[in-house]
Amino acid sequence: MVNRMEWEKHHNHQQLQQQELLQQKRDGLQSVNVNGNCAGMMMCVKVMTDEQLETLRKQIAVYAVICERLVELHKQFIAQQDFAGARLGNMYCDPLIASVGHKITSRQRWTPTPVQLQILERIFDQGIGTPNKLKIKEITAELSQHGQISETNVYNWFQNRRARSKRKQQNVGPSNAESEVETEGESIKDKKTKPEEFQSQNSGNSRTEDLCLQNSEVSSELHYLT
Amino acid sequence: MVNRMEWEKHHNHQQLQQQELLQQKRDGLQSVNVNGNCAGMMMCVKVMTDEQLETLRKQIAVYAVICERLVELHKQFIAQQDFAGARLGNMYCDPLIASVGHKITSRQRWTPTPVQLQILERIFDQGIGTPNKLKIKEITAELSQHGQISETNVYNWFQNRRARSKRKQQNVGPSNAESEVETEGESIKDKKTKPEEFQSQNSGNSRTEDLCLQNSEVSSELHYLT
DNA sequence: CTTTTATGAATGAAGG
DNA sequence: CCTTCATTCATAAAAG
Repeated sequence: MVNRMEWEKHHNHQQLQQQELLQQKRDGLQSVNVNGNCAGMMMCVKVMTDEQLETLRKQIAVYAVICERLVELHKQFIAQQDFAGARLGNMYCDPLIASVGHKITSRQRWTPTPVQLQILERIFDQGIGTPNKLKIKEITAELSQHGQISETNVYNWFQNRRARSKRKQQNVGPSNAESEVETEGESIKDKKTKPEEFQSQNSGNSRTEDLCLQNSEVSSELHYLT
Repeated sequence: MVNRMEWEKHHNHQQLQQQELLQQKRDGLQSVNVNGNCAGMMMCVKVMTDEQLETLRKQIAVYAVICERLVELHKQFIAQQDFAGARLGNMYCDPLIASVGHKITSRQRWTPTPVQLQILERIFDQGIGTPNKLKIKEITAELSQHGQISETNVYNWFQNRRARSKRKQQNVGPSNAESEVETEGESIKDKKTKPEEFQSQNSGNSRTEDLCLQNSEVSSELHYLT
């Protein structure tokens, strides 16, 4: 388990890295024209010195490292959430925590913790849209391990989830077919800020996983570049 | 236009983006020896085509984006973890809603045109505070002649309009000049919500800021490289 | 450019 | 199940 202090430390580390990174921005690669008029032929290519090349590699590598670190941290954090989850429930506040967050904050409205939400979403995607009494009880029992929750909450959640899911579908088909004509040039920054599908079909998808890049992926990038 | 705000989830964006990122071809730069034996001299430099150069830049930019996303994620989770920032922690774990790139493709929220607003206002004043499905459709149809709009937009607009109108009314009595962001009163609006209601909210978040890596840092990198 | 405000949207809950 | 409401989040627009 990672406590808050450790987090701060990690963060500082990263801050440092970021700075380093910023300092590198100066001498990226530059285009140079080379006239190699040999045999009457003229070459015009981008040339980069070993130094520049190295700089570039460093730059990329730094990003790779940062990404790895962030992913790592995030994982730790996720793990910690299971412990912390209970604190997000309504009207419950661990006295231990109270010392940190002096405000005994409680809500009048239940808010699922990430973990709970993840589980709920998974169950929902599993298809069985029929949460009968028994099922509700089961789910509630499971979720209560990750935070304050009641059967009513679960019931409501499924009701709302279904209703809204349905409405979504409905709204997609008809009316505006104006689907995104933006067609950005850069595929990188092309972030399609608008959603386009109603609900994720992926059943195995969990918040923690879809959360993004896996370490391995980032690593591979790194390896390739270095 | 990127308007298309039905009841869709945001989490899916992220997933999509990640895939895109992962698809980035990785034919980074390669070292090529060029023998420009002109005047008896031998050159041995690294050469890269425009394409390769572009690829490299993209690669770096991709990392920048990834970092930004991760940073955003961390903010979310930090907020959730910290009780002082519980207000932010209320977030349902839907990170990176519109995180990066405010430049292009930024429109993620419908904004009524003056004409539309005027019409909406007029309808609202007409008294019929009951925008049923059919009504919504009609209105939407009419408004769509004056700009991009969806039924959801109309629906939301009326919802919000009514709610805020009501709040305003009841806010006349007390000397509270706060427009709507207060919520910390003791028992001002005890309608019938629940007997167990007691809310305390900390308006000062700002906890998120001291977090660490600033987006701006990463962003600057991105801009430089692209 | 940063802070504040106005408001579109998301969502838990209640009513029918 | 569906509709409606209340509350809160996030962001476009406005203010500083």
